[in-house]
Amino acid sequence: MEFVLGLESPFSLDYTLESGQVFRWENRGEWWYGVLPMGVIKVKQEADSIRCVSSSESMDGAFVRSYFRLDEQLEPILASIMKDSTMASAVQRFYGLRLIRQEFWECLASFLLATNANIPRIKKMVSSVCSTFGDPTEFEGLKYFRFPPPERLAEAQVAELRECGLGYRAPFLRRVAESVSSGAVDGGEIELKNYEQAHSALLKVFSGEKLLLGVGPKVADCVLLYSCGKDDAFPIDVWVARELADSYPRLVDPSVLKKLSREHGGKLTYREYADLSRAARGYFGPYSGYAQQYLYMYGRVRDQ
DNA sequence: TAGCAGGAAAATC
DNA sequence: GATTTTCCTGCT
Repeated sequence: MEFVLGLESPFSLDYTLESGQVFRWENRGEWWYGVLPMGVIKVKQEADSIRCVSSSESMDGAFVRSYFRLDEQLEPILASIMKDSTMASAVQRFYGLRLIRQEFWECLASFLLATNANIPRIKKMVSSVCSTFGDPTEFEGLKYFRFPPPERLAEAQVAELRECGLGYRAPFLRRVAESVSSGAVDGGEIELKNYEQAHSALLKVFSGEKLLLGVGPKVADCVLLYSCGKDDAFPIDVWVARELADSYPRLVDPSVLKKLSREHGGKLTYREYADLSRAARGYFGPYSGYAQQYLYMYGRVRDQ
C-alpha cells in the first residue's frame, strides 16, 4: 500500500537511517528500502512529508508513525539535551535525527553481532543470517529475506551460523536465540522496568549467572535504547567514549581520560563503563539516549 | 583486575 | 600490500 505522512515535527530520514541504529535499510536512489518483521517498505522524504510504499496492509501510516516515533515532538527533547556548545553543534549538524523503535529480538541479535565489527560488516552478517534462515518475501518483483524468528536460530547448527561469517559470535547468537525462544528473556517484561532494573535484568549478572553470553553493558544499553523505550540509556562505544574524553573531560575519571587518549586506545572495564555511563546520564538527563546518538554522529564526522 | 583472544572486513597507511 | 581499526565480551 502507498501513503503519505505529513510531518509536524523535525525529521531527517537520512540522518536517522545512517546513524547506526538499524542494519536492514538500504539507500537506492531517492528511496530507502527496509526489511522489517512485517514485510518490506520503501520510504522517501519530501518537503513536509514522507512517502511510503509497503508490501502489506499492516504496514500503514500508524505503523510508520510509531516506528519512526513521529508522534513525539523532537524540539523539547533536543532542547533538554542542549546543555553546552558541543551538543548544540551536534544537534545543529544532524538536526532531525530521531531514535527508531525497533523489534526486540532482531535488535538484540543484531547488536550481539556488532562486537569488533564496523557497520558494513554488521550489515553483511545480518543479511547473511537472514538469507540463510529467514523467510523469503517479495516486493516490487524482488526477493527479500525477513529476519529469522528466535525459534529458527535456536535450532540452527552453530556451524551453519559460522558459515554466515559470524566467527566467534556464532555460539553466542545461538544461546541468545534459545534464551529468547524459551521466554527466559522477554522484551515486554524488560520494557516495564526502569532503566537500572532493565539493564541488570538484561545482563543477568546477579548471582554470577550469565544467561546471555555475548551481551555486555554496551550491547544491553543499545537494546534498551533502540527497542525497549529507555530514552535515558547511554551506550558508550569507542566513538562516544572519545567524544566524551575530548569534549566532556569533567564527566570522565582522570585515569580513564588518560586511557582514552588516542595513543593508548584503551578499553573500558565494566566498572569504568558503568561510572562513565552514570555520569553522562546524570548530565544529559531523561533523553540521554538522544544526546548519545547525536554525539556518535558528530564524533564520526569530526574524525574524518 | 589486567591482559588477551577472538575472526574478518573495512579503513588507513 | 601490510597494518590498524572496527558501535566488545568472556576467559584466565
